[in-house]
Amino acid sequence: MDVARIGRESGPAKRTDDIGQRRPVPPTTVRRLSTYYRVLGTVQADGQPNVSSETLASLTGFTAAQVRRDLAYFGSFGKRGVGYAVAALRQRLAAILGIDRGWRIGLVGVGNLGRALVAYPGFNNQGFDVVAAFDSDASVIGSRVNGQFVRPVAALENAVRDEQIDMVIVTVPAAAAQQVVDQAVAAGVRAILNFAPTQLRVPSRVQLSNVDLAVEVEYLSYSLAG
Amino acid sequence: MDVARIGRESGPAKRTDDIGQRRPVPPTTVRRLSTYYRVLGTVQADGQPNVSSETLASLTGFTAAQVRRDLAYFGSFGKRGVGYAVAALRQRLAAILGIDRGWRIGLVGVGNLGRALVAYPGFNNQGFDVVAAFDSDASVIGSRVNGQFVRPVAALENAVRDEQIDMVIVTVPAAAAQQVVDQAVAAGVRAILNFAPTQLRVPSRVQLSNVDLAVEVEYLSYSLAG
DNA sequence: CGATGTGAACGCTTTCACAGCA
DNA sequence: TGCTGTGAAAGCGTTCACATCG
Repeated sequence: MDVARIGRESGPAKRTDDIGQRRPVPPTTVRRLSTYYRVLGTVQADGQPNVSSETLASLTGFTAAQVRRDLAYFGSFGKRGVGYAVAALRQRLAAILGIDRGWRIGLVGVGNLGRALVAYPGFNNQGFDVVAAFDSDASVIGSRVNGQFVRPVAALENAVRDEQIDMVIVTVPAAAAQQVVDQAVAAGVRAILNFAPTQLRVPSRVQLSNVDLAVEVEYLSYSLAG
Repeated sequence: MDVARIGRESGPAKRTDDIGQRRPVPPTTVRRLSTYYRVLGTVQADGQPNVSSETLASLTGFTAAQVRRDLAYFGSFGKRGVGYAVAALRQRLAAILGIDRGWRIGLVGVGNLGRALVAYPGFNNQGFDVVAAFDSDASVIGSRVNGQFVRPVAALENAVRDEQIDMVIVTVPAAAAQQVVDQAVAAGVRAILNFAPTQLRVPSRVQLSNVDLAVEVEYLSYSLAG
């Protein structure tokens, strides 16, 4: 299936767009947009000017009807008999997803997972700028990640406030996660992406997403065991 | 929300259990079982003999009705007026998820992400034994991961066949993923967990799950941009 | 003609609300 | 009495099927 999702985010998923009443966009649709954006990159690299919903379906593993429905939530970008203009659609998706804004990201926890995320295709130089990194391990502090010196976690709160950090990615051990989040929230962060396998509490004005890397392996295990 | 899921797995999610007709278990339920299993560990460490659905709800972020419905798919483990016996329920969940079987895992791609996964709580010594690791980078081959020497990717096919590897975790660059998967499939692997941001093709007898780490950040970005 | 955009039907999940049992 | 287990209802998301239009 897809990625493993866990827990509960805060805040609604509603959204209205430019003109007129727009139906509420399902969270599942938003997650698929991310994939459309990625595969459009490869289609664009191939030099194709247009794609059909059928092609996008086979490239993503979704259905053609899903593709058309998903895109139609945001307007009518397609030409009947032709398909979607690749470059224009990709640009539009970037705007919808907000990944054309250069969000300022703080990374807390610079272990293997933190470093892997920064290097993951689609993270850096893709609308997300990791502008600060923090860790509690003295042997890591002072080293560099994405060109940034790693600072002690104690510096997080002031950094979020002073350096306009929009989003914090938490890749610390579960036991340390709530404390990290409390500091980030106190300093006014707007969104948190949590990889620690623990349930975090944040005020409703802060967007929270959880990723539990164990969920998908266990899902596969269940499938095999069945 | 939860983990980012992408693409499409192969194979059905059906499952019947011991005696009698059992309703089909929703995939969403299976993914939540994973979380129940985890939080039951902390409840057990606290020495609580029983938990209510209400408590499990607040520990996971799901609703009490969801908890009861999810568990009821597999039988009646609860005592009315009391709740669920923590240790027994946890053990039962391990059996249902199949994480009490010591699946033999092969890790292909020993970069930061691969190393992070092996170290992630709930991976190793939790029903998953990483018994072999592979990489194409000569500077990594011969180093150790989880006590195993890293071997060249060319050794994958024979290893899967000769060492009864059940599942392969793919953390190689997107461009190399399909080739790795083809080898694993040819050698008879039963399940694949893919972290490369690309759509893989496998025969329907092979279980495939995809995790795209970019999906959840982009979902948060969308929420902020809204 | 060909592929989009979309009502309407369908099926899957969640939620409600309470009967039933320890 | 308290909390589970579960019919029934409600809510979402997907799929179908086709009118529509470039």
